[in-house]
Amino acid sequence: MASYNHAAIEKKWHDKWELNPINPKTDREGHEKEKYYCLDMFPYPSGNGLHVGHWRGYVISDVWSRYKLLQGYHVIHPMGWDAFGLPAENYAIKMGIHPSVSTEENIKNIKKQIKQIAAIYDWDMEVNTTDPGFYKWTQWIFVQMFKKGLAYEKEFPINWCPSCKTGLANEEVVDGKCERCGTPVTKKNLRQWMLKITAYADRLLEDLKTLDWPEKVIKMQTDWIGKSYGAEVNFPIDGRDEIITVYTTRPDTLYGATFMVLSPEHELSASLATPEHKAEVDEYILAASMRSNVDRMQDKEKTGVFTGSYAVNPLNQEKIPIWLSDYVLADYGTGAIMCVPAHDERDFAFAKKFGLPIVQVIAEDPDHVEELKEAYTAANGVVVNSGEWNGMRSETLKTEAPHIIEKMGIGKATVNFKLRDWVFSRQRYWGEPIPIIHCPHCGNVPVPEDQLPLELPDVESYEPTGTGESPLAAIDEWVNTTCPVCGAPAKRETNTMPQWAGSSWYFLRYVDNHNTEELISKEAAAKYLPVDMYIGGVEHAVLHLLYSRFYTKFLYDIGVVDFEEPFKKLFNQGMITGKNGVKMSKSKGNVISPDELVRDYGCDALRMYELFVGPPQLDAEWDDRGIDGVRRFLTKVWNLLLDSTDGEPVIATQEMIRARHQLIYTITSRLNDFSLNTVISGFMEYTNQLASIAKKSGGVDIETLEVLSVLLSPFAPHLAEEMWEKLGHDTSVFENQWPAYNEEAMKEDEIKIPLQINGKTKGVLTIAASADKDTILSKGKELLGKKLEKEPVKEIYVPGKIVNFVVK
RNA sequence: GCGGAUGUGGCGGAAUUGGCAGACGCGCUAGACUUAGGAUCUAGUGGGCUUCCCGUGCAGGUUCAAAUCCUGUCAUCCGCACCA
Repeated sequence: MASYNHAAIEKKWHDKWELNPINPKTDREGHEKEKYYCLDMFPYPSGNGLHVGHWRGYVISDVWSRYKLLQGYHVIHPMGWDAFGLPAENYAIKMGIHPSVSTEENIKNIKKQIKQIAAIYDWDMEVNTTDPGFYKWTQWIFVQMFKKGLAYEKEFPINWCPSCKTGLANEEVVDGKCERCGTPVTKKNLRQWMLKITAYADRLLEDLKTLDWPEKVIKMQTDWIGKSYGAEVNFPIDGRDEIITVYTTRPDTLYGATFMVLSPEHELSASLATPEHKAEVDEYILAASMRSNVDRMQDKEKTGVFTGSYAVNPLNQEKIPIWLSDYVLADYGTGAIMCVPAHDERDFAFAKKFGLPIVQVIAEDPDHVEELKEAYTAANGVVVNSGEWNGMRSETLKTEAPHIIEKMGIGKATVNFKLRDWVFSRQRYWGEPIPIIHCPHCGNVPVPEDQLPLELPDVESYEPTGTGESPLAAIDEWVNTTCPVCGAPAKRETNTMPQWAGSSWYFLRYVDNHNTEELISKEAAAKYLPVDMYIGGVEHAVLHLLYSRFYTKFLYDIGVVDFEEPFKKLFNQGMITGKNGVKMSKSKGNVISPDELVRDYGCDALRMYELFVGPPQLDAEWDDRGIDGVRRFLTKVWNLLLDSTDGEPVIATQEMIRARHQLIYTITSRLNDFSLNTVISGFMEYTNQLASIAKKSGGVDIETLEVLSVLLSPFAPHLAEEMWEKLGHDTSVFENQWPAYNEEAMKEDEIKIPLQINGKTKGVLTIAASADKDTILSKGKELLGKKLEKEPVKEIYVPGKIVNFVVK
């Protein structure tokens, strides 16, 4: 008996599929099939190669793709390379090898590793973000945004990573540290290119409702966008002409404002200091500017300084002191707040610390207002101490106040977002050059579209200058150009785009990747997009996924695509970790490479084990030993095949037919629930059952094996093809339709009903499935016999499920 | 501090959504076959004082019946972190 030789079987089918891909656009009659677009988050081609964690996501997406294929779809399942970015550049700095060379090398290696997965990627669709034919369109999108006023230059203190020596978007600052390298982020005043993602804030928020995405990701994006309703209120400054506008979500508490706090960076902060407070104020502003974000965030205790100036509450004309404190953020709202210590925790803490008055304006019971021990932040209660507003419900006033204020002419109703515009320029080499020319006469002029791509020139040193200039600035012959509008000498923009630029739209390009005239043709966009299923890690919950949504909406607005959301369904697979949940990393030395496992156990075994380790959406600790189990399973399937095809065909028994339909049901429903780990255990259970049936009958029938091979094909494609061939077919197993089950055929003749006394199981009754309630109850009593000491006071029977006798 | 997820044998995890807790697999134990075993096969494997009882982080509750629902609480992980 030939044993299961994974190496030979897998090599054979690998080569066949290479020649004859199994994912046709049309069905056997030549009719065009409906498309299903199943997308992986494309990898950065790092020099470290793949580990078993990368495999997991790709296996999940491939299983799903093959399942869709068997359901009759034409599956769009592409792969590409997100190849711009810092590691290649840092490698270049260290080794003097051009990033394009090391990138190409890495892609070659990773592609080889990815091919080991045997996924049905369509390599004709491959894209690479560093390919000029690709980044031509990355630049083109930027030019369109520029033309629409969505890309603009701005000089202001940006997030600066002193290690990467580059500016960062807000989204890239995690806990005050650089998302890439973990270095604490500082502020630096620099001219930057910005993308006005805030113009899309409302749509980005609103359309989240339409997405079939994990709750968690929707929540994270919702919070990131951070929409709030409130009012801007104008406070005149006592004795001066300027006014200070504050933003508040609680205009209903306006009468309770007893002081005001400005952020140290507020434009009026320095000038508000009266002579006797000047020194202290200047010192505070300077100190705040020196501190990093991390530092500021670690403060528990509030700090602050009094300016000596007063603002006037526009409602009651009361003078309130103006303070500065760094708990007020310069770039949220107006950078200034009115403080109502009675009804805001932070204001309360500040007032307590600096001895400022506290006036309660909302009370649960207006007749018994006692001194507050802590801020009363709930907006439910009766308004007090508030002039003409007294007696109103604060719930009502909260929504009406903005309009009242607006009518009074002291402010206006406003909506605010946490979302900031996107710092889009990087002072680095290995990215798409920003296609803008600075002309002394015409200002910023985009590179004419027929001159795109604006190719990245070679440089002598990749090292960032650290002064805020990109290495490109050192290439005079590239920098110096002429203005496309007036022809005068002009200079090129030397900043490059962030890595997100290419990844924000790459999924559009796969389906029309050779198009030199358009980013994507209208036909291809309409036919293949949007993405039906997007699979990847949760680490991109805000960054990549938010940017991609923004890009898609913009491309919708300029008529490139006809949909507003790129990814209909999102699945986040959990991370594979090393022992004790430690993230796999080269530095920790706990990286498990798939290469040896594929060699020793086979691709099919590793694919199935990747799914069997645990629920796909949860993290899982890798344990090499477990793969033996799936390997044994595959061997059992193989032996079953050999036993059954070794001689006279076995006639199907009722038991085999029933088991077959039950299997189809089990696998299909678990697959639809994305419960891939239990799909595998379902197969194992079934195979154990079949093995014992086969022992009695000398094998199982052909149809059972055929169904098994089709069901198994998304998971263990090589073995499935081999089985299908051994069963006498010269077609591919993937030309089948996903099998259907028959409810009738699944039904057992006999059922087992647990018998309980007071909810504790005391026996199991095996009885004909057709038996009625009375029969079951009396047979049950009979079976329990002496255990049922007294006549039950109550008899519970849930059809097909359980019997419970309740005794006193 | 706020929000979310998770908590079940020695381990990874099942449990048709309120109906036999521990499927399936790893590991372990014993046996068989072997010159050999990190191969294969067979049997066993939650705990205990074993006709019975106890067991799903902990404490209560609802129910004929709870891992599942409710109340409270603890632990771990993740996200946000002065957003006015």
